[in-house]
Amino acid sequence: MRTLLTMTEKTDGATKTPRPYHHGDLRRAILTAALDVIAADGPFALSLRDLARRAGVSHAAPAHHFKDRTGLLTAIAAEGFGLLAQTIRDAADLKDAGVRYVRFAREHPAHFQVMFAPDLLRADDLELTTARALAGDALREAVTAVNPENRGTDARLAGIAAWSLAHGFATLLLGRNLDDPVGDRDPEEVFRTLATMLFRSA
Amino acid sequence: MRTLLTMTEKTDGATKTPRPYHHGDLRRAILTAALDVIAADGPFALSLRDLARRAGVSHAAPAHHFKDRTGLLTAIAAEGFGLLAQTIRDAADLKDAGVRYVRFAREHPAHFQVMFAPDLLRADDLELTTARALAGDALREAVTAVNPENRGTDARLAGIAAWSLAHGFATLLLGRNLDDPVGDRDPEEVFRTLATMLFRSA
DNA sequence: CCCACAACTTGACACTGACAAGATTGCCCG
DNA sequence: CGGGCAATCTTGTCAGTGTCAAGTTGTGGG
Repeated sequence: MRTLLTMTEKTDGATKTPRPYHHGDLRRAILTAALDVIAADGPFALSLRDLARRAGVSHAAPAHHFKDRTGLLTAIAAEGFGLLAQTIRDAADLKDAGVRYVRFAREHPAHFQVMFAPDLLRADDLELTTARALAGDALREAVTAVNPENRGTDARLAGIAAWSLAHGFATLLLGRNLDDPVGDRDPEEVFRTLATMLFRSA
Repeated sequence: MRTLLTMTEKTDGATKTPRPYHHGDLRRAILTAALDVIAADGPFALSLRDLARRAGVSHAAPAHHFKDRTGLLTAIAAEGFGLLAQTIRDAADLKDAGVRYVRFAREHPAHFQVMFAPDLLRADDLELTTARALAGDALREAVTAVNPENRGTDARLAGIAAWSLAHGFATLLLGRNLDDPVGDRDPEEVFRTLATMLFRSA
């Protein structure tokens, strides 16, 4: 009631009525609002009723697009894995994939957080599993395409190592655990150094 | 059912009633119950009232020991950092510290999860910050005590790398993201291989 | 044109965290 | 020994939440 029409006037043609019963793109509105809340205060602070208020709809409207709270978070995670897959796919080499992984976590912190919080997700959701598989394929491809100078190490282990390093760095970064060690240096540049430490082949 | 131990007769109570009005060690009981719930279903599934029910006390009893939900989780995180510090301190070298880090995450998944979920914690809590500082000291000590053959790399960067690798591996492990890559191999042994990949000096 | 379906609303219920005020008890100090 | 005091626990209450059920409104395809 207090937020009749905030600045949610995105792509509507007839922008006269304050609340035209049909929102137009409520699903997207709820998603972006949820991403804002999660990025600011974490997934715990997320309230479906609050999201509905922000979008200017009734408290039960979100349930029609996402069945319940878990459904909303699952949709976010699926979207995140899709974005990540696309990002990794364009990587030049494995180190670049790692850099992009870290960049993704920083640019999409809400997605990243939810993607790796399995208790919040519907594990058997189709969109989620397919998107996750896509991201996994992209990661595996980046690993196998690495310059195979280190023949002695199993490619699978190299993949685990690369993923662990990137994931740990990104996670600690988002949790503000590396503020003083990294300082004001560019995190991506720091990670590049870490990656060379892992795979120094030449 | 729940009222069988309240309204007891007015006996002396020195040797008769096992658990009268006063629980005895309610704080510990709530903590361990909370750890069970978190390990099973994550911190989101945690309900103060449910914990009170499990302990056989009234719904408002936990609030006396931990001010609120955040207070309970903060206490868990502080305890976790204390345990971690003690574990890391006993490490032989840096690789052993990493192995112990991973082992800690697997043996105390609830602690580990809460420790690195800053939105759930009271950041300025004294016990938490001191325990965290202790753990940080132990980690830093393990890093600086490493065999300094790799002169070229900054010790600080080496610390970030080691922590990132261990933390990422542990996190992915807990999130069940490494089930098929690791397979039935011992995770600690797998991590040992990763660690040697990071620091191969000879 | 109309009607079946999608989008949204209203209402209700059980549950939760948090607060306030009262009850009970261990125990310290006289 | 015993009285009071503070810690511990209870009862009661309130606003807020997720989720279900049933009704209302708009819209696009036959």
